[in-house]
Amino acid sequence: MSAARVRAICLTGPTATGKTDLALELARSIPLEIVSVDSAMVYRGMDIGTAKPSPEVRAAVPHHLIDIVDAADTYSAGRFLADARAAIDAIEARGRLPLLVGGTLLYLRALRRGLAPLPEADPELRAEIDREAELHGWPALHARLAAVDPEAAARIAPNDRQRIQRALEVYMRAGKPLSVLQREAAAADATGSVPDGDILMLAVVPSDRARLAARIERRFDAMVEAGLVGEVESLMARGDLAADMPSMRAVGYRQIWAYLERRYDWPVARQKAIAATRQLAKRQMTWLRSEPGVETFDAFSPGVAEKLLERVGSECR
RNA sequence: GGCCAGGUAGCUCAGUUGGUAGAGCAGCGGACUGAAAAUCCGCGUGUCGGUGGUUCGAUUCCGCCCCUGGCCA
Repeated sequence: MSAARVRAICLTGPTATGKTDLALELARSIPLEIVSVDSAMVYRGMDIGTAKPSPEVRAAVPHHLIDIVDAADTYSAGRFLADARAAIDAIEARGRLPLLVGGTLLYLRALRRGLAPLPEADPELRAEIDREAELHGWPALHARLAAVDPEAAARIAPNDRQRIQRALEVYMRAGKPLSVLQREAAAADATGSVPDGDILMLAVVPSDRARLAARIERRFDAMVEAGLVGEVESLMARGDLAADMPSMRAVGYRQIWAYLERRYDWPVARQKAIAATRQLAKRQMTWLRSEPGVETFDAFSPGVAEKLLERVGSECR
């Protein structure tokens, strides 16, 4: 095998479409290492609910960016960009092909388009902004943002707390509006993006939504069967985790946490967890439709693995 | 069998002093720059249980029937 025409392959798609298994199929015939693109698998102790590959699988095929942070910590798109670039470089240095696998589309976009150099999250500042919002409401903070960064405010909805908070945070920490910093970085080509064409973008998307829904339901029940409630229970028992942390907001974990706090009874928690997973898949599909340069394959057609292998193989000789 | 309460969107319900109806959830579409499995924006999808009557007009009022739950037999 001579040099690949691309530096890396990416296999993405909505949750519960079999990305992990397909990646392992590819690994059987191509010397590759997997780079997870998943904002939940980064957390240690969250195994069942994130459908993390087993230790056996990970022993057979090297996986990166899984179990790299504590559940009390906060990972981010910025850290992903740096970590993924480092992982790709390291895998290349070993003479193997990096295979990016996962459905966190923001992370993929960060990798493909880069991120402006911006201040990192500041928990204290965020707490302060939260207190202000408690007092005056998010639309008031949105108005405050409009005064210092009209451009950002124009594209952020008055109730979008997460983005209003981030934009205010950036302004206060950097002393410059978010929109200005982003424009400057793009103009200076200082975003750390991986050049177009370096990554072959492949996606598995279900042609039949009902079938995906059925798989999601079955998978949730299987996770519960495998001990998901106990997993959440022991995370809760640590005592230093809270329902509003990024890790515990993950689909499944959030609803089971509420169940353990007796805010939902079991049938409700189960239904809500399954619905939240469907909604996640839907948002991933929406994102995928607008992501340029992605070749899609029908997730549930019998020959997907072969088709993907053929497509990847054509880039590797 | 009698009495009572119900039967309205996929689900839970609101409502119409008679002019064919609206919330939440689910669903569908969209946005997305260090929390993204997050956060947010938009969209109502309906024999108003059936049937007959009164009426210009009935989901609404009346009769009968069917179904569900409760109480009494």
